[in-house]
Amino acid sequence: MIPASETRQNLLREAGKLLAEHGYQGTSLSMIAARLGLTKQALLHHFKSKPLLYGAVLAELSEELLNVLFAAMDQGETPEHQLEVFFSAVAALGQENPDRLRLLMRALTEADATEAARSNGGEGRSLQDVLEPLVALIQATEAWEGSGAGTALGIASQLLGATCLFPAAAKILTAGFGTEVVDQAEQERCDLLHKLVHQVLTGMPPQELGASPAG
Amino acid sequence: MIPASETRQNLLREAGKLLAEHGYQGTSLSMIAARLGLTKQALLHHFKSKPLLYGAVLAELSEELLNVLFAAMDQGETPEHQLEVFFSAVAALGQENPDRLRLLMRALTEADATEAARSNGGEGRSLQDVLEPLVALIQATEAWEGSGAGTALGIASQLLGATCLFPAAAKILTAGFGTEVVDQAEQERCDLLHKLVHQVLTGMPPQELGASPAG
DNA sequence: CCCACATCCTACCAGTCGGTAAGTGATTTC
DNA sequence: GAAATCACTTACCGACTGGTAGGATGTGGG
Repeated sequence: MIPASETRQNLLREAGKLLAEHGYQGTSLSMIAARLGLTKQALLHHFKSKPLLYGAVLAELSEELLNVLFAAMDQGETPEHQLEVFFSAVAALGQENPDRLRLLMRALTEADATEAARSNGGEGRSLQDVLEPLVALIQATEAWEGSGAGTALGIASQLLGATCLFPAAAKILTAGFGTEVVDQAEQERCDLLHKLVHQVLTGMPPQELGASPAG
Repeated sequence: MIPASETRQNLLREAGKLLAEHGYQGTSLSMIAARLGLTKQALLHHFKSKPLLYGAVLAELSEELLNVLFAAMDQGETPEHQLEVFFSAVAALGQENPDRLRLLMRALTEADATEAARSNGGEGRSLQDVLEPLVALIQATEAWEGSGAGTALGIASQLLGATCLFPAAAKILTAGFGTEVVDQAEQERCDLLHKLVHQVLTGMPPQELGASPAG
């Protein structure tokens, strides 16, 4: 008899992958269960409904991102540096596991599903628990201190979008540009993103270039 | 008797809105047709299948974006300036009509649907027709000239992500942060984005700080 | 040893999906 | 003025959806 916790974890993992790839509406319960050789009813035994399953998947993702954020806040000194570390870590996370960032994009975009997951008695973390400290961290930087939460939220959206779109769109881009071009982009992605984040947060180009255009 | 062209245009418009909001899998043919008081079979009379309808919607979107890109290329002088104008125009487009940017995000993210739309004998423009000149334009800038298409594609993805995520996520952000905060973010979005694009392309802060641009 | 429980199954449900077939009434064409 | 065409309808199809009911097969405690 396979212990419930193991099956649950396996289901969460496979559900995460499939939801990232096909979205909430495009992923059926039987599709997820079949990945582990189970029936859809076995899945419903562990997660009472589809919205609750989605809620559990999002809670796991949120927890993961929150850990990355806290780790970055421990590591960096200034808020700027902490944010740079955070976005670099998220970008790196997308390198080994692009599904997670695709899932993040889905969760931010598919309002109906995310809403249903939360309203249906969701437990555990939510994406909001990640976004709020992230916005607060942006408001703590020199460039944005004193600005409203809306401004900081706008910055957060831009940086998240810059970080997550490529992994989410990689499949389509590959179909259009070919594997070689996309692979090159993937390799340089983290580096390019770090430069972007640094520039946005500090208003000056990355250190490596000796040129100092900023006044 | 309502002329076919008019009904077709109405269907495309409503389909675009619903597809932007609920995604390909989350939007049923009857849902679209019902918006105009028609039956799903009337829709299938104008568009032979769901993938073909989606293809037509994406073709219209691609045409729209391509017009924005060409207009920007006519207006700006340097490639950097042309890109700035383009992204500002796209951001502004999202202000009056956020559905279009949500749809763009969907199209870039939902690989299955976009693929099906193209393979199913799609006519007209595709997103690839927009991305290719966009990538070429980035390769024509001083900062990225000589770099490979992959690098330019990475930059394009980042800038597009920064431009489009907020409109696509606005609904969920409103649920989490409230209308006031999101409204403020929406108002400052275009301005913030312009600064980001300028910094990424030229490596220096926006002109308003008195810094002198490239020599 | 037996009972309670957990895990997973088969069988089934109403509802919806995309799509086909055939027909109706208006408009145009020859 | 008959025929063809157009826009659109009702009626229907098989496949699949999320979800329920009840049973089979194990496992652990008293």
